[in-house]
Amino acid sequence: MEKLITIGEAAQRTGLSAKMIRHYEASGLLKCSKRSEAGYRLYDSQQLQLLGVIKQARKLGFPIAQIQSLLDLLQNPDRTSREVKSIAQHHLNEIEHKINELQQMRETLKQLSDNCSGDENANCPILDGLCQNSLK
Amino acid sequence: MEKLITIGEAAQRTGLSAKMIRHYEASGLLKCSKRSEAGYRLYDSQQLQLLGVIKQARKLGFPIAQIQSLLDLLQNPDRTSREVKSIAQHHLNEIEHKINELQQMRETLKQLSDNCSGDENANCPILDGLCQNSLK
DNA sequence: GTGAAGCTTCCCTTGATGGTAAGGTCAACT
DNA sequence: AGTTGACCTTACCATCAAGGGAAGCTTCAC
Repeated sequence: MEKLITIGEAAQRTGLSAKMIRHYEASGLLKCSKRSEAGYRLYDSQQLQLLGVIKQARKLGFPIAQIQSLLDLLQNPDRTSREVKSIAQHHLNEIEHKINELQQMRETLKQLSDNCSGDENANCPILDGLCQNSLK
Repeated sequence: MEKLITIGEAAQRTGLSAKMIRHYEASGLLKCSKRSEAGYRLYDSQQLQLLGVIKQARKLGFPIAQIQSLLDLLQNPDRTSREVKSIAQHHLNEIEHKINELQQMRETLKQLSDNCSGDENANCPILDGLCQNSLK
């Protein structure tokens, strides 16, 4: 007889919020196995495990759609690690792309900021930089 | 007599979309100076300039609220470069924070991915990593 | 048996952007 | 003069992950 827990306890154990657990369910990630007579969501230990996976995957920035795929693979004994790695690689590329964009911003912004005295003077290289119009 | 242009031309000249120019107006960033008899937005060259500033600032990732402040300072002769630099620094901190988060994700993900053979085998260190539950 | 805490669903907000729809306007070509 | 096509208007909906809050039901402890 499996011990079943409510959404609040599942939230505590996983570090997710009850709100988000419901949200993930609405997004199709993970239904609770059972409802109590009163309609309360009840989770068994395997589902708690899966909620933990969702938590970890979100921590790594995987979008919900990809977590969906990861959960499917996790529960599919016929999976190949190739499929899993492919998803991870794709996400890794996204992350690196975002890092590049942000680093680009940082460098430009840092240059402008470094040239700005930051004193009482109205003259400001940062504003000058923003005004340099690339108007067509 | 100032030459006035429509939103479509302003969009072309700035590289913004007409959609976003309207959105920025609705957000309180920049009203057009005039409307034609038919209700078309009309922009003068100074406003085109300001739209260019918005474009550049968005390119650097400034959120709308901060662009609002920057536009205010730009048009305020009593500004100090200290005020401008403060906004820029704040945004720079945000950017660096995001970069750090992403780099953290990248490293964790890369480690998992590097340990994964990516072949026909069902055994997968990436899934294992996601399953390592920090359940309380 | 009452009150507090926990659960339910439903709707709204964020932030920047895009899509689409329904309708008015303008200019150019026929 | 009329039609066509490009451009403009507003208004609503969607995205993505997360949270806020309301209104109402349930459970538990005292």
